[in-house]
Amino acid sequence: MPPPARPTRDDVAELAGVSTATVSRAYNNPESVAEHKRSVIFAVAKKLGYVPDEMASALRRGKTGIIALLEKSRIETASDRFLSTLYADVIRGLKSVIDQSKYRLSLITVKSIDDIKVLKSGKFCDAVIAHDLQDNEMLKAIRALKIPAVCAFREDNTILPQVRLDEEYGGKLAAECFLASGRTKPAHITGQLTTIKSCYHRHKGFVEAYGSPAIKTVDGELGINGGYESTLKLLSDIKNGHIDSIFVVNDITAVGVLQALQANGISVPRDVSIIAHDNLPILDTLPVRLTSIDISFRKIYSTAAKQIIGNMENGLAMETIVKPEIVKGDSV
Amino acid sequence: MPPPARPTRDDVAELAGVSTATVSRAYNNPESVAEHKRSVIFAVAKKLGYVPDEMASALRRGKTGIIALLEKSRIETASDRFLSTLYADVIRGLKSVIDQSKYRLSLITVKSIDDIKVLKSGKFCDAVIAHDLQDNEMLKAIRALKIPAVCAFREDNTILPQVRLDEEYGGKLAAECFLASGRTKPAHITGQLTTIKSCYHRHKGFVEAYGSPAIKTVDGELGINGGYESTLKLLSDIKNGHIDSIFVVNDITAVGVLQALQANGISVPRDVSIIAHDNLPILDTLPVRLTSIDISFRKIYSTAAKQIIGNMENGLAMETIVKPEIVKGDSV
DNA sequence: CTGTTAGCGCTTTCAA
DNA sequence: TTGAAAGCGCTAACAG
Repeated sequence: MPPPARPTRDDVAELAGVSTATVSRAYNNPESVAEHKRSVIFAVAKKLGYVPDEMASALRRGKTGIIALLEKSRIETASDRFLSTLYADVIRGLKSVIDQSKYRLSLITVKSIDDIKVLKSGKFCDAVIAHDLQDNEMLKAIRALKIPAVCAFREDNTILPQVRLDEEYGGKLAAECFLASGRTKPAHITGQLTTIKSCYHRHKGFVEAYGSPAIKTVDGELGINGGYESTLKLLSDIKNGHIDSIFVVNDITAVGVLQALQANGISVPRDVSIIAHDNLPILDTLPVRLTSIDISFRKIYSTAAKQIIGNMENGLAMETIVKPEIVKGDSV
Repeated sequence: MPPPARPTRDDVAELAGVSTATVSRAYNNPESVAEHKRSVIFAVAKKLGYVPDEMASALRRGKTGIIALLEKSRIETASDRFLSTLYADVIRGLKSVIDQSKYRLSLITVKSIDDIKVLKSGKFCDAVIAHDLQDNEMLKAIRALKIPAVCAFREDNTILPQVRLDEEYGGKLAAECFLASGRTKPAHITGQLTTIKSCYHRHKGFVEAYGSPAIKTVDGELGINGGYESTLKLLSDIKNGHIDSIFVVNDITAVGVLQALQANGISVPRDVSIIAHDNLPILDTLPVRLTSIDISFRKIYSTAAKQIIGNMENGLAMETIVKPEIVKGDSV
């Protein structure tokens, strides 16, 4: 006896005593098949180990069933290293939704506009999630595919529907947290305030929540050293009691802030409260667990997945805004 | 005029004045087509925007062209969080090779053995890379698929071909580095020495490189606190000058080691040299940049990808051992 | 080197 | 509710 060939729809149909079309319907439109036939079909399928061939149905339907995460090939940059730690969240967010659906996730690297154009004619995927694609020409090429697409983790764009973080809300959460703990003399440490939109919005949300625009803001360098230096500028005010709380635009910079405070004998949260932003794993390694605003890539990308599936099935292409959450530590 | 339908092989064949089979050959076996016809075919294809339909060829060939990264769905654990930071390297390693090939990468979550069985009959993929799958039953189910498979990042197994790290070599590198810098009184801080194989092998490699088995080893708790506590036990020996170098089994634990040394006024590397293991991003946040053994998931997974492609094309299923590299910091 | 031909396994009208 | 029939777009013998 030859090794049993992979069973096909025909085998199941014959054994179940129905037509091949009925087997197909049992899978794709169960309600249209009589209850008793359906159960026979599935029983036979199970016995035979039959599973519909994805490629054949894809060809016939003209749909691949694949959602692609599009990423640009890139040389490592500093911001890349920062993103790396969150990459697992990107994938988990996507998977949490896609695994529950009939779709599958494929990872595609695009080096050029041509790599994008090919996607549609080559039938590589039914829909696209653009991850950290900063290039407007690429976004336009994606739009030109005329397949469902969303863009996540990118500064505001008007080319593709997007899922993005409410950056102002993060600043507001920080302000509210300080206020709730009785801190009323806030400062803000940031960098590239006017050029990086997220910095701008975090600052804006923070300041607006207080209603007074005169909040002491240090617009220095981002990063550990930058945080250290910026903190030195606030030192006397902290010692005077003119500042009792600092919102730092991101965790990395906050590491430097913490180092500077420690080096100068200032205790957190006794002398000054700190709230950081991003809630990166790096916080686990600090002597004080910082309160931080979680940007939750998980949520952004699970939302993106939901949105793209909704788009494929209902045709709605909208923009979604995800609100960050505050994760409390011991620094307030 | 209706919107131009997606061009097919037939359109290209007609316009190029050749048969459809020749068009197909031009793509799949270019050498078998006369040079001049080939160029006409590609020119026409370009003009028409023709790209071969992946699904149709997959069906016809009986191959999907997809390599799947299989992961178990999991609740977050501590080791998971550790792995998370390296997940981007896993994907980059895979992509660096797969993007250069004709294959594509798909991410599949397996919740149960059944999810694995379905892979073959459903034609979801041609080959499988098992990522951090610790369950032997699952590995066996993968083997039963009889498709090319490799297993990466897992303790030694005999079920599937694997790509794994030479853990002993890491220990050896640390020893050699200490010796090269004139340090001759080593100690080792580890944990679960007998239960975790990687700990066992790192220790073994370290000790063997010295040739003397009497190296002071603290088998304490892993993690930041564990590293702190273990270091306290070595404190007097360090102060006495009986220990001039410490190899720490992983970076996280080394963070605690560093904290304990600092708290006790011991300078790195002046009083004692430190080498850690894993080379995680977390090292960037420490006051002293530690020398560390890079486990390079990137390399492990790019190797895994190469191996699986080799397996598909040449049918060789072998085991590969990847050697870690030492990344020098300022701690030796 | 090239053309003809026979499907891969499935879905979806259409008609019953 | 079901079955018959017509392909989806491509590849791989085979014969020339």
